[in-house]
Amino acid sequence: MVKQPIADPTGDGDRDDTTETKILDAAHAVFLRVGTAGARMQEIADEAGVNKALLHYYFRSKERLAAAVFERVARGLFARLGMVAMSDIDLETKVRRIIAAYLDEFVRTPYAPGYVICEMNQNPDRAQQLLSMVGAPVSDTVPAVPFLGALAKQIDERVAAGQMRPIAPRQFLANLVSLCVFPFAARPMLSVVFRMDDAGFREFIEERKAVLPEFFLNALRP
Amino acid sequence: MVKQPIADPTGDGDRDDTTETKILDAAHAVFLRVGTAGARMQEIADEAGVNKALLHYYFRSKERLAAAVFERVARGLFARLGMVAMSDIDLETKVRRIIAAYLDEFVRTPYAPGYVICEMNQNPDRAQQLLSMVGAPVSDTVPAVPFLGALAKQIDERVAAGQMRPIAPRQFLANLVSLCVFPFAARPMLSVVFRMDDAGFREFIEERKAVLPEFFLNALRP
DNA sequence: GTCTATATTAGGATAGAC
DNA sequence: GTCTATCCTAATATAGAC
Repeated sequence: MVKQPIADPTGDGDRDDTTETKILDAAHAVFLRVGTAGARMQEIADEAGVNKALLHYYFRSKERLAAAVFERVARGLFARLGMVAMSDIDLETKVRRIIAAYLDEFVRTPYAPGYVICEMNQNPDRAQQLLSMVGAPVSDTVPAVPFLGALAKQIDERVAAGQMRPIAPRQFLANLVSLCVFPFAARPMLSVVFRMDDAGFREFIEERKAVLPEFFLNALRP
Repeated sequence: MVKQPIADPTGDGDRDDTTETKILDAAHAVFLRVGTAGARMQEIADEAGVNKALLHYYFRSKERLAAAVFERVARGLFARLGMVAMSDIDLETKVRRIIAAYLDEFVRTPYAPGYVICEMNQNPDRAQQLLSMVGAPVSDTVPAVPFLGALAKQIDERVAAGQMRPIAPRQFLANLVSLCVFPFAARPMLSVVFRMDDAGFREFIEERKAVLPEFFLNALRP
């Protein structure tokens, strides 16, 4: 396993070098590399350049530290999707922007998709945590996840106007996200099957930036 | 975490109740539930109904046991895909069959996709292991993974005949697999976002069986 | 706030009886 | 082959000096 420290995991340029931040950044890097269960507190302390006892001083336990990292990563994952999906632009442009945003983001943070999938599959508490993040449902008609409603409306409009084949909004979104996220989550597998090294994978993703928008939009032509 | 013992993990109906098989089945169930790093040998022994020392008698170490389970799961994942992809039928039928086969398979073994993704992301040895399973490349022109070549030939033919939009074979396959596998790997996440319980997810997948073939084939219409 | 030193348990692995 | 008992390291967590 090649070490790959993350200088700015959130990618938002917050560079306050408090000890707490250093620890959280280090935990971020380590948890994403080897998974929560596989990570060692000592390894995180080393990566942060601080003493192991400090991790407990700031976060009390490994579990709390893990929760903090998960929160940050999950928020990052949904933030862009939400912003684009809620913006006031036509559906086709949204699709193009979501694809571009995700592919670009994961080139910078390649471990994030796999990490979130692993974490959510292996730790039941994470589902609850994610639920509290995306918010409880407002009512029976207003879905909890706000951008789902915005998307559904636009899809229904285009379908009604005969500009798009009918598709359930959740299938629409599932397809879009699958196509963007899966190759990153399954990168080690794809690298074996397609014989790609790091450069080869980057090339594969570049290729994909052109392929995906046409593929997806074409799929819904009437 | 709800326990969900797997009666016949491989789904091939091999029911020889040797102790070794019982242990492997138990390890299979536990590793897929909580991940390799998160699993405890004691937990596996309990699930198998045998003494912890027996695990070491048959498999020497946790790592070897983990490798055995990974081998079995990965083989199962590629077996169906390979069989269908190499069969002597037209491309459109292949696509339909691959989708149907995967969705049906994962309804029976819901943890498999997430497990393989986690395992391959968190343990570098697995890439090597998978590589030795799918085989080394035969030559520069013959790809290692045999069904890739078969698919590529059919794609090129259809593209040349003007029956399909041009697409790189690896992008074709990546799209197909992404659409089938991702929703299972990301099931806990989708369940939160789309507010689905177990029954709801089954319904979502049923819906998907109809959506995916049309979506995919339509995407490649000229 | 940050360190050193230590407590305490967990968990993989083995020895040896049967 | 299967069990009981035990070893021993690794790993989380805390106490207490500075």
